Amino acid sequence: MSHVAVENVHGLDPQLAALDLNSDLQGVPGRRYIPPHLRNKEASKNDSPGGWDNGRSNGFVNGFHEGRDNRMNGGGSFGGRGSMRSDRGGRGGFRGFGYDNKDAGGWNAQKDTAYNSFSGRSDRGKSSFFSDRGSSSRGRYERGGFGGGGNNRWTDDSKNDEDWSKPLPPSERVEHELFSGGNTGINFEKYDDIPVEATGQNCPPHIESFHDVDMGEIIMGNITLSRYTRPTPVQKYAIPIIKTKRDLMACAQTGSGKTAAFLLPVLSQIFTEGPGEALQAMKNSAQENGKYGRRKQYPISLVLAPTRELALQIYEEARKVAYRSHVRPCVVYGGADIGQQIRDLERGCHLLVATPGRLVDMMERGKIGLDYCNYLVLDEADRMLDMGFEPQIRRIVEQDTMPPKGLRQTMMFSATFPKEIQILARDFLEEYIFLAVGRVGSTSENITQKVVWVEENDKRSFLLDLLNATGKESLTLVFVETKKGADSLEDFLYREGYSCTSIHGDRSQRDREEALHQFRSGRCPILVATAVAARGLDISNVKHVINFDLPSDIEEYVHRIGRTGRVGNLGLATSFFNDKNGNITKDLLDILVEAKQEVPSWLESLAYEHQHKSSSRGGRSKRFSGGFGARDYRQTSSGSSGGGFGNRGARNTGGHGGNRGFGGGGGGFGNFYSSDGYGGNYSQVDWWGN
DNA sequence: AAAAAAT
Repeated sequence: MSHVAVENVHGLDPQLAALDLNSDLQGVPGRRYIPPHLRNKEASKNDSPGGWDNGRSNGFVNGFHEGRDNRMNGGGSFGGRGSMRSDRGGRGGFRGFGYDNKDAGGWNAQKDTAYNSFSGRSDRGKSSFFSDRGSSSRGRYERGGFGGGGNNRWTDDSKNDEDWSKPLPPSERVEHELFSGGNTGINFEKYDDIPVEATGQNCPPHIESFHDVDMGEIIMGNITLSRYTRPTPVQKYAIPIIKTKRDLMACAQTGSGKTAAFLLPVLSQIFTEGPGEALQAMKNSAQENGKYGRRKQYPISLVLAPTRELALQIYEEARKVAYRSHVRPCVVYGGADIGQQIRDLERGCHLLVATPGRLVDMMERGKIGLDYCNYLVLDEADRMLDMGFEPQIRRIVEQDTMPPKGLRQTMMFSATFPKEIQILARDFLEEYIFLAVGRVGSTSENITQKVVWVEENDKRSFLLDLLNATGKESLTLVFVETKKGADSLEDFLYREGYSCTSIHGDRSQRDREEALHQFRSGRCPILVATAVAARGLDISNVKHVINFDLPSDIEEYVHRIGRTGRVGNLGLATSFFNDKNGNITKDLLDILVEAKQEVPSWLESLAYEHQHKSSSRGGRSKRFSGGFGARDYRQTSSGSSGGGFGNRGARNTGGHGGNRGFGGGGGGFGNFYSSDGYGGNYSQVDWWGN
């Protein structure tokens, strides 16, 4: 299967029309509070008709937030969005690599000079296509009237600041610290089989090489140091999309090279554009405090992640990409000393990686201001909702000082695309491009999935058999359902003489990081884990994932087995199944069939029984009664009707001709919607009815 | 019947 880009002329409009949200937020502009730093934009925004969040009528009592919303509300008709796009130069023009530089801003000339320094050393002579790329900018930077309103970014002061596009001197020590970790063996051939589909208006063409897009000297240097040779499929698509300042909704997992897919282009943009307003804000903040660099930090880019480990992992990656640049990455997450994190922030923070809870804390302590956060990334968005972070996320994105969508650039990543995520995408993204990256794991044949019937009492001895059959040095990840279960199983294995460790939410942050390190390094090749390790963690070389306890949720299953068979390598996943796992039977069967795996006959008949027994499964009606009901928010792909990705979500909802296949290939997209066809597991009540 | 995440 090759990569397929679908130019979707009709784009999202059918989807938007279906939202039917033209309700009650029209008008009453006078009553909305507009924060000072956004007031200037008001005028230049007036020619922008229609947002698509017109009718967000619920729960946002914060006038701050509503004020912003209202600005997006001008005309209210979706049809007008075209002009909104066109006043934002650079969005439509990528296709031919021909940017019309309509910007008249004085800073462009200066920036162009800096930018051209790349072209001398740029490969393939492509740089001439891109030499003015850096001058096309997003949002606030190019709205004509904005700079004149006394809110001038490029004051004389900042003009004289160092050029952020130029690399700082190298440091052998730092270089060694950052890049000495070995590159994990990636099977690039398998990699290229991962299908990718892009939908959305004016989607830029994907790249085949890192040199196909000019990301600047610093980035290219760090790509080399990181030993990235070719972009992964997600990167091929996401990098040009992000470089053209488009919002992005990408369905992809961490193992697909997702982190670099957003870090490279985002940092490239920051290097090109410089600190902008954030620098001045920082200085003002510092003046208030009498000391430069102290007090509140105004990161230019924010990355939100669901777990501490993932946040840390992204941060480590960011340090590599930011090496020799002016950008200082920071990370904040719970469970660690906040004082230390604050001191680290105060040394400067341009890119912040955070878990939502700790970030809210930092914001409330006045340590972080998001006023100039031009790049927002939500990583593992489905996971964050799953963990109940939605209020914090909305608090951060919508109810504070972050620039509204359209002015900032927003990128969302999610392994699945249930309706809760679609709603979040609708609220946070503007004119986004939807990227569907085939699962490296479950639905491709990279992972051999075995399901074996094991009674509860036999699990331990069965596990020992499996471990003995596995090579001593290959990494095995054993999932259990409870923290207590993790402790006792680790204890058991330890007593049986295995080098193992465990990770779960009750262990201290230190222990968790230590355990992960021991596992990664191979010192403890067996890791017993709860759900904390299921998603996002990029542990390469895991040969075998064992579901000692199956999860009750198929998405969780998919994430777990996705820890093996990473980026093209072969992997094995073994799941212990017994009569306690009835609830996952049908979904598991679907997954196995989809991934062309062997299906035990007992599983098939069980699924059949279960379906009959539970045709009106208790929770079902309750789970899906509220909200948007069964309405289908799928990303319609009118250009590829029939076998297209777009019809995915519709299957089983009746009448839409839902088609499971993605061009008949093996590495399908089926799991972006839950396999029950109802659009996801992010329901109003969970399995336990909480 | 659970795990995770701010303190």
